Order: sequence, then structure tokens, then C-alpha cells
Amino acid sequence: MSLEKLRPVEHLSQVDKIEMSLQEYLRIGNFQPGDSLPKETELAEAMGVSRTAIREALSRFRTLGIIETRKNRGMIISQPDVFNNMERLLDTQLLDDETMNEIFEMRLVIEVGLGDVIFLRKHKADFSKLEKIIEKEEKATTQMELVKCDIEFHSMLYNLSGNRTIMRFQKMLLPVFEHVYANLKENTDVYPKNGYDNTKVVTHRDLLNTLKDGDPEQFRNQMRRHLMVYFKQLSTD
Amino acid sequence: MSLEKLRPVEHLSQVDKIEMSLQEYLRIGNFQPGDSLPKETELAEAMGVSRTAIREALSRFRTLGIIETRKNRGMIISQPDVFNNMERLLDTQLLDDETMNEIFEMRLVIEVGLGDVIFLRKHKADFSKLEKIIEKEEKATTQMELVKCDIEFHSMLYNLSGNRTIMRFQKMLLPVFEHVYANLKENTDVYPKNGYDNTKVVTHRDLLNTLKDGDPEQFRNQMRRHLMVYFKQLSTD
DNA sequence: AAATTTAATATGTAATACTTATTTATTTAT
DNA sequence: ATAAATAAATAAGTATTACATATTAAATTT
Repeated sequence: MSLEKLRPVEHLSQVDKIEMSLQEYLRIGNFQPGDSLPKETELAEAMGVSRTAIREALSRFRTLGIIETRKNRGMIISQPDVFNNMERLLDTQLLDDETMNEIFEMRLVIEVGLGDVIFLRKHKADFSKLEKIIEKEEKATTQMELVKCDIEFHSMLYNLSGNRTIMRFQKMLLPVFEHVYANLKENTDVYPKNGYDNTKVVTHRDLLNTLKDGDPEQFRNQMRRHLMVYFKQLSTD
Repeated sequence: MSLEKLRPVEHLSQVDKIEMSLQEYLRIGNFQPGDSLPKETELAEAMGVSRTAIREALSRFRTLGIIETRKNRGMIISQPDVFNNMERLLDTQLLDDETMNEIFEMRLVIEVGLGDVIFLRKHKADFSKLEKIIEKEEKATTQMELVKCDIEFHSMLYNLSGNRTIMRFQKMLLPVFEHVYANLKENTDVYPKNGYDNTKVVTHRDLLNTLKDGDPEQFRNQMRRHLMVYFKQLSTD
């Protein structure tokens, strides 16, 4: 067991301590979104530190989306968005290619496993929306239109899951998709007519039909085959 | 199309602008992890703002894990951890129950879909580790030991996926698991001997055997049945 | 040449003053 | 008396200055 995780406790900066203190304060106080916090000067005085230091600690909470501040209203607790920060990281384009690919792979894993949840909430499913997307797709002529319909269809599947967090995850990843798509399209036909092992590829319409009349097991298998082209790209190392 | 997303551009604070400016600076400069940044005073002078404002913008980057600062070494670009911020959010216990449940559901979805990736990298799979965990589990007498082995087994499956990001996701969620476990155990036997529809439950050993001799499709189905007890808890609204 | 001490450096913290947006209170006009 | 316009108060945002602290680099001593 490495000791690395213990060491930093020693040389915690003032602001680090303030942050911990405030976090404890929030937990103890059982704050709910919308609740207001004491003003900066009060916090500074109460903790015996400068407003500067308090502000930096609060800035961290603001960055994480835990609090919001407005000019005269002071600070309020806000309901943080679990994927907001991750989205900002993606925006910096600072993540290495391996991580990007792993995130993309995570998307594949989720889509294959998503069927169970969709079937669970099937009665809410609005199949007509999927139908319309498919019709638009079948009329599409350009590659760009196809990509757009493809993204739309899969987005709709996430929506049918009824899981807002999973939906949020997908929305966050849309830019990543485009990034990976751009790399894939150079070497590969993303929309082949036939599968790699001479089996017919699973189309969006097949998936819709399975959603209507099939079961989760069939859906998982079909989704796996539908995403075949991407799985083929994955590293096996 | 809502205009909400456009409006904030108007009343951007000084620091917001600085943040955008710096982010652009990083992108243009094509900075790599390890590269050092100009010192705060230089940035302040170059942008014609106070060091205070610069520091707050930099504080945001630090919070996101984009940069690291040390006393005299200045600031360096760092390789951000995609789930670090989310982990910190979970720590605040500020997320509502619905979100927590959705995150837990996301875990189920991933585990069902995970088989494909595991089979993809099967040759690397260290089945003996799974075997040992199962043996320990079969000898377990207390509920606590069972839970521990359960978590260990599933953690190992994530490891076998070879996807460090997915592994990181699971590690981040371990505390959530405990939270949800605590709620489940009151009403439900988490480790029933028989399934709900009189089918025998799928054990960890069954899963291991399928990993050894089966195929991804079988694995997905077995995992789905193995997680049955959790799926039964999910809302169908 | 090695070890110790000193100086320089860049971030961390503090204190103070001022700016700005927003709310609340007051005044004014109808 | 009610509504509109104005003024005051408030709390966060920004700026400036000074100093503390930790770390690196330079200089001194042994």
C-alpha cells in the first residue's frame, strides 16, 4: 500500500483547509439547493482568514457547480451537473487519444447494455419519433445527412432510456463522437451494407422492430451487431 | 430553439473573459502535459488585468485539474482525470436521490454491456484472480464478507475490460454502491438463492465459466440475470 | 569538491480600497 | 394612494500593495 495518498495532508495550503472546512460546514448544515450561504466577509471573519482566501475556496465550489453567486443576492447552493466538468475537460482538447478512445468505447458498452432499461420503460417509448428519423435517413443522399440521422437516432435511444444522467452523458459526448467519426471515416465505411462476416448489417429499422416486438436479449445482440463496425476498430491489446 | 444559451455572453465577468482567453491561449499553443506556463504577473500584465483576476481564472483550471502550481516552479499543464470532479461532487452528498439512482442504473447498463470488451481482450484475462475471489466468497459466512467479495468480483471484471476510463468510472462509484446497497438491504435479499421467476440465479462462478468457455452473448444474458435483483428495484415510470 | 548558507523567485495570503450590479427604501408624480 | 422614478444600501467583483512561504539557484564556507 502506497503512502502517497497520506502525505499531502501535511502541507495543505490555507485554502485547502478552508475548502475542507466549508465542505464539512455544508454537509453538517444539510444544505439544499437554493439555500443561501453566509456572505464572504462573515465567513472570513468566522474562520479568521482573509476574504481573499475564502474567495479562492469558494471559487473552487463555483467551478464544481456546487454554489452559484450573484452580485447582491450572495451565494446559494446549486444542484450540480455531474458531467459538466467532464464536458469542460473535453473542451480543452487536453485529453490524450487513448482516453478519448476509451470514452468512445464506454459509449459502445452503454448502448449495448441500454436495451434493458429501454424495455423496462417501454410503455413510455415514443416509437413514432424513431420512425421519423429512420424515414429521413432512408431519404438521405449525402454522407453528412447520414451522420446526422445516425446521431439523432442514437440520441433518441438514450432519451427512451428515461435516465436523465445517461442522456446527459451522451450529450456530453457528442463532440467526441464527431472527433472519432472524423478519424474513422478516413479508413472505414461507417455505414456498410454488409457485415464483416457476410451477415447482413443491423439497421436502425431492425432495431426499431425489435424494440416493438422483440425482447431485451434480442435488442442487445442486434445493437452489438449494429455497432460491429466500431468494435472492429477497438484495440485488442 | 431557446435563446438561453446565448444570453450569458453579454454579462460575462472579467474573470470569465480571462478564462476564455487563457483557454484559447492553451489551445493555440498546443500545450502538452508538463509544459510550463508564464507566471501570473506576466499573464496579468499581458492581459492588462490585475493578478487577482488572473489568479481566479487559474484557480478554475486548477480545480478542473488542467494545471498544477507549485511555489517556485510556476504552473504546468497537467493530464486531467476525467472523473475526478465528478468524484468530488459525489463526496459532497449534494446530488439528489434520483441522480444517485440513475448513476447506479448506469452501472448496471455498463456491466451488462461490458462482456463484449472483456471477450475482445480475453487473452489478457487473468481468470485465476476471479477464481480466488469466488473461493473466498464461497467460504464467507457474514453478510459483510459477501458484500466485500461481491464488490471485489465486479471490480475485477472492470479491470478485465482493459479500459482504464471505465475502470476509473467504477472506482469513482464505489461509495455510491455502498450508499445504494445500504438502502437495498433493508427490504431485499441481495443474494437470493433463487431468481424471481423460479429460475436459478446466476452466480459469479457461472459468469466465470461463461467467460472461459462461452461467448459475449451468453455473458450479457447471464450478467443481466445476475443483476436481476437490482433491475427489479428500478423505477419503471 | 561537498556541504552549508544566503539570495532570488513565483506562488500563497492578507489588507484595503474601489467598482458594479442588484435589491430595498425613499421620494416624486399622477 | 398607487405607480413610477430616484436614491441608498448591499455583497460580490476587481485592483493594488505588501508580505509570507517554499523552492530553486547562487554564493560562501569548510
